[in-house]
Amino acid sequence: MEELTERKKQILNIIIQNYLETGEPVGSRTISKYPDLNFSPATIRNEMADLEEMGFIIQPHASAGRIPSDKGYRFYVDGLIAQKDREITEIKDVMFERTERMEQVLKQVVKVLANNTQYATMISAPAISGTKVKFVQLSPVNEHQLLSVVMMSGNIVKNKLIELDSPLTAEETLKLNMLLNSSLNGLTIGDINLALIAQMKSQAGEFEDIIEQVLKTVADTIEDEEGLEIYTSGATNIFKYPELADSQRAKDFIEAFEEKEELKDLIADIESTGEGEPGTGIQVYIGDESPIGSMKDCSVVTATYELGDGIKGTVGIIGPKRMDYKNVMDNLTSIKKKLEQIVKG
Amino acid sequence: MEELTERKKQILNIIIQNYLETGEPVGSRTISKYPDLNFSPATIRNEMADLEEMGFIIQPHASAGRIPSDKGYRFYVDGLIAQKDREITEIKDVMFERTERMEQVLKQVVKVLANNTQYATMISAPAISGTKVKFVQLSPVNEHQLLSVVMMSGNIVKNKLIELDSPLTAEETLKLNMLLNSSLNGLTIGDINLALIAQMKSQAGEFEDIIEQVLKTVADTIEDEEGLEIYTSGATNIFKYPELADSQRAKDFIEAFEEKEELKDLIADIESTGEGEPGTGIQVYIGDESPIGSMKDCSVVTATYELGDGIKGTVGIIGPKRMDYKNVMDNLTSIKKKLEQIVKG
DNA sequence: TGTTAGCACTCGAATAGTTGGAGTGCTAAT
DNA sequence: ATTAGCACTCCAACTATTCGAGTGCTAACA
Repeated sequence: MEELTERKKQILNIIIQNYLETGEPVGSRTISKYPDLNFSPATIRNEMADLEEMGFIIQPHASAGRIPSDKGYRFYVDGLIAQKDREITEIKDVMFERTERMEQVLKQVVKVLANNTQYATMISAPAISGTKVKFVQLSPVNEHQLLSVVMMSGNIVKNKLIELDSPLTAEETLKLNMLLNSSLNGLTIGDINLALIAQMKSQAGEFEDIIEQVLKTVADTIEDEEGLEIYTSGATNIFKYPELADSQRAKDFIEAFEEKEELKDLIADIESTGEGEPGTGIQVYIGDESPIGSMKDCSVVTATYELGDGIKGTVGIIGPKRMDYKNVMDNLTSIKKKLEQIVKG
Repeated sequence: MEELTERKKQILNIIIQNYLETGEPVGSRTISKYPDLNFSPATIRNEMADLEEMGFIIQPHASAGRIPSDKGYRFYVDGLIAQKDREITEIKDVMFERTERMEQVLKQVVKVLANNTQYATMISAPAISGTKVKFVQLSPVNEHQLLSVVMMSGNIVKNKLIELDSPLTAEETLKLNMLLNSSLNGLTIGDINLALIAQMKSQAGEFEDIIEQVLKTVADTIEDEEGLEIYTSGATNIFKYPELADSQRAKDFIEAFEEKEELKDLIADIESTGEGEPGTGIQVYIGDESPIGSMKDCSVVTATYELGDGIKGTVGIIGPKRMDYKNVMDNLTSIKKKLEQIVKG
C-alpha cells in the first residue's frame, strides 16, 4: 500500500470533516470549493477514485458522493490522538460539589457527559483490578445439587448451589475441579474473556452448563466485592442519528444499555488491552473494532481514570461513527482529570 | 347516556377482543362471522354506529373498521376486574430460591414479568409508607444562601443549602416557613401530589423556586430513608408494537424508564389513590388516565404488594392500550402473591 | 505529465398517478 | 327489526415519471 500524498491526506480530511458536520456524502464539487484546495472537481475526482481504491472512502451508491470507511475514520482519529494538546473543555456544571457518595458523582458524570455530547455514555465505578481467583471447589451435596465454592484473593469466599439435571460421578466431579482450577487459578476478571470461556466449555463437554454456572459465581463474587457497577445515561440519544435510529438497531442498542452485561464485556476488553496512546488513556473503537455486536455501526471512545493503588474505572461514550471525535475526546480528558482530582483534592 | 343492550355489549366485547388479538380495525363482516351472533353485517353496522355515537369505539378513517376508544377499553377492563376468579398463572421460573437480597429478587421479578408479558415492567422496592413530615425550617445563612432543615417522623433530619437569586427579608422567610409547615406538616410522600405542589407554588408567588427546592429536599430525605428504588425491565419491548414504535414516542418512553423520575410520580399517584377494586390491589390506567405524558398512548396495570406493617411496594406493567389485560392481570396477581409469600414462608 | 472542461450516464429521492379492496352508510325490500 | 344491494370513500400498495447531484471517461490544454 503506497503512502498517502499530502494532497490526498488533505482531501481525505476534508471529506471526513465535512461528513461529520453534515452527515451527507461529500461530492467533488463541494471539496473543490475549499479555499486551501485550488483544483477543479475533475482533479479531485481522480484523487477520490484513488482514495476509494485504497479503502479510505466509500461510495454509498453510484451517483452519490463519498463517505469515510472505517479505515478512513481510523486515519482521522489516529491523527487526532497524535496531537496531544487536548483542549480542556471546562465542564461548567456544578458537579462534584457536595459529593455525598461516589455513586452520586458517577451518576452525575454520565448525565453531564450525555448532555454535553449528545451521545450515549457509561462509566464503571472505580474497582480494584487485582482480585484473583485463588481456588474453586465443587462438592456434591446430593444427587441433584452441587455446591460451588470460589475463593478470591483477600480470602473472599462465595458459595453457590448449582442444580444438576443428572447426577455426577465422583470422577467427573474431580475432573471438573481440575479443569476449573487449572484454567482459572490466578486469573483476574479481566483475564477471563470469551475465548477462555469457550475453550473451557469445549473441554468440559457435556458439563458446560456447570462451567457456566461456576463462572457466573466467580463473576458475581468479583462484582460484589469490587462493585463493578456501571452507570449509563443518554442511551436514547441514538434516535438523534438517523443512520442508527431504525427500530431493530435502536432496540438492540438500548437493550445493551439496559442489561449492562455487554457493557461489562466491553469494559473488560478495554482494561485488558491497556490504554491506547500512552499518557492519554484514551481508546477509540470504530465499528467492528468494538466487541459488542449491537454497536457495530457505532464508535466507542473510552478513557480510563485512575485513583491510585490500581483502583481504576472506565468512562466511555458511544455514538455514531460520524461522531464529533474531537469534542468527545476533549470531554473525556476533562472528566478523567476531574475524577482523578476528587481523590487528591 | 342510555344503558348498553346485551347485544351491544356482546358486539363491543367482540370488537375489543378481536382488536387485542390482531391489532387491526374490526369490520362488521368479521363480527357477523362469530357463531354466537347470528346477524347480518348490516345489522351489526347499525349497532356499531350506535356504539360509536356513545363513544365506545372509533373509526380510524372512513373506510376502516372500528377500534376501541379509551372508554371502550375501560368498559372491557372493568368487566375483567369484576370477575374475581383470577387465574394464577404459575410463574415457572426458578425465582425466589436463594433470595440473597431483596434487590436480587426484584430485579428477577421485572425480568420474568417482562419475559412473560412482552411489555415493559417496573417494580418499586418495598417501603414504609408512613414516614411523615414533622417540620420544615428555613434559616437564612447569608444574603445568598438559605438553609432548609427537614425533619421526618423517626427524627430523621436532612439539610440542604439553597442558593438565592436575591436576598430574602426576615418577614418573607417567616411567611415561607409558615406556608411550608402548614402545607406539609404530617403529610407522607404519597400525600404530596402534583396538585398540592401547584397550589403551594401559586401561594408562594415569586418564591416558587424555593418551594421547589424544599420539596426536593423532602423527597430526597424520604427516598434516602425509605430507599424508594425502582427496578425496570423490558423497556425496549415497546418496539414490538408498531403504534408505539415511532422514534419520538419510543425515545420519550424509554427515557422515562431510564430516568425513573416519572415512574416515581406514577407510583406515588398509585399509592395515593389506593387500590382499585378492594382485595385485588390491581389498578389500570388507560391512556390519558396515567399521569405520565410519555405514556398517554399506553396502558399501565399495577398491583400493590404488602409485606405487612405498612411496608409495601408497587409492581407494574406498561404496554400498548391493546395489551392482553387478562394475562397481565393474572401475572401481576401471581407475582403479588409470590412476593407476599416471601416474608411469610 | 498533471490539470481541466465537457459530456453522457447512473442512480436514488421525491412526486404524482393508478388500482384494488375493505368497509361504510343509506335505502328499500322482507 | 332485519337484511340485501349499492354507491361511495379512503387507504395502502404499486408503478411510472421526473429531477438533480454526482460520477467516470475522453480529449484538450499548460
